[in-house]
Amino acid sequence: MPSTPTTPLANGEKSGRRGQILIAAAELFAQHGFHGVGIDDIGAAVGISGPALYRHFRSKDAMLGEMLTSISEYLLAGGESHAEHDGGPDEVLAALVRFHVDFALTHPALITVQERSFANLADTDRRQVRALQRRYVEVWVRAIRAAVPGLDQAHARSAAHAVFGLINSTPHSRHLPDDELAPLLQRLALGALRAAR
Amino acid sequence: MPSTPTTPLANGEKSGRRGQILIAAAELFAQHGFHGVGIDDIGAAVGISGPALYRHFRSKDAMLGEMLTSISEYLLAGGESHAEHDGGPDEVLAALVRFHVDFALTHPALITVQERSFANLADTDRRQVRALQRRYVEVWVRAIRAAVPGLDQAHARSAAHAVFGLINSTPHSRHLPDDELAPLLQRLALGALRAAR
DNA sequence: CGGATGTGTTAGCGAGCGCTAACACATCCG
DNA sequence: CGGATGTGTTAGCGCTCGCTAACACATCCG
Repeated sequence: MPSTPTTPLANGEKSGRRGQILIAAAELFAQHGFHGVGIDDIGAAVGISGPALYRHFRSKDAMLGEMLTSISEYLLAGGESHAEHDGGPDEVLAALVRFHVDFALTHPALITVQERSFANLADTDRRQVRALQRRYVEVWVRAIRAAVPGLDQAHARSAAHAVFGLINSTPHSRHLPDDELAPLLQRLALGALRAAR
Repeated sequence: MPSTPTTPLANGEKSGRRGQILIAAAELFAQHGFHGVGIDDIGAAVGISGPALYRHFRSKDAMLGEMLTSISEYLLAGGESHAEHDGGPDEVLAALVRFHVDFALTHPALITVQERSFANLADTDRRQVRALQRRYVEVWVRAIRAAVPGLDQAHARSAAHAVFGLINSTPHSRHLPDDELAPLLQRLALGALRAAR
C-alpha cells in the first residue's frame, strides 16, 4: 500500500538511497546554503563519492527541487488533514499550530532549507513549490479567519506568514528541551493570532 | 560630531563608495545568498567592474563581515537606547517591538542577510557578530522578563528569538501596505509575548 | 612642475565547481 | 553461462570564481 507520507523525505519509492541522499543534502544545504555545498560534500555525507549521485538524481538542482517539493507536499497534506478534522475553530487552529511546531522541531534542517533556498530553485520547481506553499497558507488563512473574527484575507495571510516565521525561527535557537519549547511556541503562536485583532 | 548611527550601513566614514557598495551587496546577498553572488555582480550593481571593489574592501568575506557587524551594532545601539528610556515595562517592550518592526520594514534586505548569511562569516567576524547579537537578545530578555512576570531566562530567550522570527519573516510576505503591516506585526508580537506565560 | 594618493581599467592566475566519460563489478534471471 | 541492470569508481572537461598584476588617469599639494 502506498500510504500517506509519515516523513517528508525518504518516502515510498524515495526510501533507500534516494531518501538518504536527500536527508543528508538537506542538512548540508541548511548549514552552508545551496551554493556552499559541493556535489562531493553530499556524496561524502552518505559514504559514496561525488559523481555517484548522478545515478540517483539528474542534477544538483533536481535534488533541491525534489527536496522542497516533498517538504511542501508533506506540509500541505498534514495541514489539510488537520483542517478537515471536526472540532471548533479554536481546536482546528491549535491543531495546525501543533502540527507545524512539531514539524519544525522534528526537522529543523528541512524548515531552514525551505525558508532559505527557495530562490535557488529552477523555474519549474519554483512554480510548483510556490503553488503548494500557497495552498498551505490558504489552509491557515481559513483556519485563522474562522477562529479570529474580523480579519480580512490580507491581514490573515500576513498573520499566517508571521506565525510561520515565529515557529520556523526555532532551528536558530534551542536553549530549551523540546518538551518545554514546543508548548512555549504553541502559546506564543496562539497568543499572537489572538491579538491579530 | 560623530553622532550615533541613523542608518545601519553607510555611516560616518562608511559614507560614499563603501556604504554604497555594502548596500548594493546586501541586496544581492539577500536575493541570491552569499555564494550565489559574484564579485562582478556587486561591482556592476554600483557601476564599476569587479576587481575595483578591492580598492575599498580586502575581500568578499570582509564585505560580509563589515555588513553584519554594522547591522548588529545598529540593532544593539537602538535596542539599548530604547531600553534605557524611562516608562513602565510595557512601554519599554512596546518600544523595542516598534523599533525592530521598523527596522525590518525599512531594511528588509539587511534582515534577510543577517538571518541567512551568519554561517558564511569568517571566524573572527562571526565571533564579533555573535557577541553583538547576544547583547541585543539580552536587552530583549530583560525587557520581556520585566513586562511578563514568571518567565525564567531560558524561556524569555526562546520567546525573544521567536518574536524576532515573527518580525523578521516580513520580507518574505508583504501583502499589506507598511502602515497596516507595522501595527499588525506589533499586535502579533506583543500578543505572543503576553501569552508566553 | 611633479610626485603621492586614490580609484578605476583589463588580462589572467589557480582553484574549485557541476557534470560526463569510461570503466568495474555485483546481482539477477532467461 | 552470459547478457541486462544497477551502482559504484576515477579521470578529466569546460566554466566560473575570488583575487592579483599591471597599468591609466585624475586630483591634490609641496
